[in-house]
Amino acid sequence: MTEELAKVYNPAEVEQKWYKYWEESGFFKPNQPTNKLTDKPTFTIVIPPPNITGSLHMGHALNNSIQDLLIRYKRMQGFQALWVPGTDHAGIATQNVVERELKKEGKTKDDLGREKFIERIWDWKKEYGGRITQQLRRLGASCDWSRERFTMDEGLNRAVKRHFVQLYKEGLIYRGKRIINWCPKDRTAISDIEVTHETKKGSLWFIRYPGIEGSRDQGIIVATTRPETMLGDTAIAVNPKDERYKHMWGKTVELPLVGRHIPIVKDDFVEQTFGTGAVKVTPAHDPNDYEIGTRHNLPMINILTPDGKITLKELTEQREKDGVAGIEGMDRFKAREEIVKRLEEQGLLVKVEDYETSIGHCYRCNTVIEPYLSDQWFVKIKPLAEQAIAAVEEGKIKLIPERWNKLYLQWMTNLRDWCISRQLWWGHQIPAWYRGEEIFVGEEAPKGDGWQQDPDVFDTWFSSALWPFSVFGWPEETEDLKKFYPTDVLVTSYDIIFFWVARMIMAGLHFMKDVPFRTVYFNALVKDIHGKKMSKSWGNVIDPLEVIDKAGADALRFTFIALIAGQGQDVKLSEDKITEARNFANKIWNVSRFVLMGAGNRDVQSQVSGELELADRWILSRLNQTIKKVTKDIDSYEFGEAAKLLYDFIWGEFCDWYVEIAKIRLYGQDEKAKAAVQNVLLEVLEKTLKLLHPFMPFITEEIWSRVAGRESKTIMLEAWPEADEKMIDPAAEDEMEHLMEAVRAVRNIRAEFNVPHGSEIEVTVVSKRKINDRYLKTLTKIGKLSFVEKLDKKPAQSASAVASGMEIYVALAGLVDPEKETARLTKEKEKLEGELKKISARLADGNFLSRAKPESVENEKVRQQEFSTKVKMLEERLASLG
RNA sequence: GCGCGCUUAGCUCAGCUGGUUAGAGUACUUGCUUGACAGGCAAGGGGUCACUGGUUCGAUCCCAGUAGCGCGCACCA
Repeated sequence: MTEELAKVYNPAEVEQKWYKYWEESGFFKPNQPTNKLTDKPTFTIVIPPPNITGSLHMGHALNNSIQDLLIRYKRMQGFQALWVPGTDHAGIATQNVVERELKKEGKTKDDLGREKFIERIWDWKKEYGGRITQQLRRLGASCDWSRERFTMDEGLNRAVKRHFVQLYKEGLIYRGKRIINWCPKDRTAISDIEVTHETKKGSLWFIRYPGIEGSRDQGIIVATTRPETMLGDTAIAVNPKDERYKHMWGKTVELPLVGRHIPIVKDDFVEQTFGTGAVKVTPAHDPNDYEIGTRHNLPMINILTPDGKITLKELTEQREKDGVAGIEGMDRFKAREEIVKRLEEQGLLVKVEDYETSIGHCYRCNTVIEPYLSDQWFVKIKPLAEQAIAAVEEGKIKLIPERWNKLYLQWMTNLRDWCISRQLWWGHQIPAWYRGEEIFVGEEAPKGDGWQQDPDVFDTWFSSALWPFSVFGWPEETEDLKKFYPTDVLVTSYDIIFFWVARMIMAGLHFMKDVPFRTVYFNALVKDIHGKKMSKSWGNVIDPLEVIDKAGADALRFTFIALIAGQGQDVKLSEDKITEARNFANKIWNVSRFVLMGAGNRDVQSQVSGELELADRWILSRLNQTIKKVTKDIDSYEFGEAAKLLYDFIWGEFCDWYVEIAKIRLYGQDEKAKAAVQNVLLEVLEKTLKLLHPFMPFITEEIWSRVAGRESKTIMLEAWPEADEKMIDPAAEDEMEHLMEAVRAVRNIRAEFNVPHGSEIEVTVVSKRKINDRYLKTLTKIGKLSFVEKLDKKPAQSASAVASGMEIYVALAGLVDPEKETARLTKEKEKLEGELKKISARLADGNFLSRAKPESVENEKVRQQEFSTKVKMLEERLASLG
């Protein structure tokens, strides 16, 4: 170390340099440091693949900070640590992005045709798809990029085909005409969980369906939230127990406007108490009505086009079409208004009530979804779910925090079949072919002429479900697959527990006969400081890359990890928090600067040797306690706690106390003592840097490169520190506590009486216990310090304080106002007396004495002793003041 | 409707098997050009731990209920 460190740490100068060095040196590969395969245990994480369309947001930053923390930690512990990176092809999202691009050129995807359009997307992917992986590098993510995968890679395509074909052969996949959720904007089916429900204010329209059996009877009144679907009504349903409608059972009424005659059927589904107890039945546009329709063999009339406009194509009679002339081609919401208007004109709208109803929206584009009848592929989920439930119940997979178990199990037991076909072009095309009535399902196209492949593609999650093994080459039995499956931990945010986690578990158990990961750590969601979701339209987004530019990746990472301590559902991020972490980085930088300036010429592999004095024994004890606790906390996924511990140790103990005490010897004349303290400084710094490395990889590497010897290529492959029990020294810790108390007391007096910092004071300590006078003198700038065991006469013109087992007098000629001093000490005394009263009451309570743990009782007695001594000292002092 | 989470200093949060004078950062007040650091140092003020019961010798902590906030799930038109 020759070059002097700058006063302020500048992350921008060093971060990218180190990342490049690490990556080019191959340090991210699992077979470090020898580059040979070993028998050391593996530790594997597969990344939740970000969408290729995405750019790094705070959610990614948090999620990947945690993964990197774990991977770096395990790597240092000697595991063959592998973190597999990759990206997801994100069907709808990607297709939308490229479609938007085309739109700017005045074209649509249909102008290009399927093949050209897909080519266009691949071009786009080549250009922009790598953006997010570059951004992950900025964060410091130590992924093995040589194993990077994309969910549309050839290999992964093979895996998806195998997935589908095998499940089909096992009878777990079927095709059928069902009511699915249709997004009229994206014009594709989506699965149940891709629908988000929002409660919205709407209306409940009461409509009269007149003319029983063609008569002029007043008929029946139904209540509906969706009058426009009446064009597709094929029945009215009433509850079989509902006597009110008994006379109408089996008869027909006339569908208003349309003029079709539809039957009144009996069905248990209908609640007598809701509305009028009569329901219009539109089997093609409502899941319940579909069920009713199936039970009663009703016709199913589709009245909507794929983009949500009214079509009359399926109305059979011309007069029906005439009845609703002008509505064809109208948007569904416009049509609703129009139909209500017409009903009103004909006097068939009985009343309108305000009504709150929950409406499904596309989770991606927020369009109101339509229940829609169409041919789709489904996965029969029950048999797969059973094993997946068992795996979590039996603890083969541990969810952290544990509370997610309940949600997972609840959801898994209520699963409905999964619609996996999407009417998109971008994705894995379904390997099914049709020829007339024939269907062929296979990994390769069938032989023979006239076969047409299904134009649909799979739900993106159908391929990401395979991620933990498809990345290793499945269905090939590769070396990697054998070595790294099952993976160890999955780190993901809880909002995709169903989309992804559950499905990986099902797929892993089914195809690999083993869990895909042993632990799932759910990280929180990142919100703004008010707890609001970050979104561009709110304008409350903090861009992680800007933060990295300004404050450094380490600061961002540390912010997250320190913030997640409580494992709540959200973390609230703010610029202030980031500044705090940046300041911490700067503190680390500066204490390192101090150590290097004062001890940088010492031998590289520092050995703690020579005379260890109190502060040395204390800081080494604290260091080893910290090693122990930090290790334990990371092992139990208490990352926030571990971060806090390091923060407190470095700032609150090493910097605030040890460094100050170290200066005595460092700047002194005794060369032997100087060498001793230099060794301790280096020892603490080195171990601390190692502990800190998984949290803050860049700054620790930068400093390490200036501390460590030539034989150490990188801190990231150094061994994780192990606590040395021998160094844990309760006596030293106790003695230091004692000293600190005295120091604080003197400093307090200095501040209270405005004694200028430059002026040396005269202090008398009354104590039976030894205290390190050198430390006390230096830390409080005492000119003359005397110790006495007992004081006969209290010094006049002094301010005083009590600490455990001691009285402290600071001579302040002319500065002490007896009245003020009396007030100050009285306040202190009252505080202590209050506490003493509580303790005494406890000790006077027979129940406490007999039932509390003996050590609690003992503890209270000690405290009582301490407090009463202090109070007594204060009383004496107050008396002497008059 | 069912389920989950949260409620501790002005603000953001710790407090992980019940017992120290309930902590940190920030903000605030005061004093410091202290030979690592003003992105810093020192000192200080600030909390009936949401509310009500219960369990216990003892509750911020465990249990029940209430309220407020947030989030999931749910086919009742």
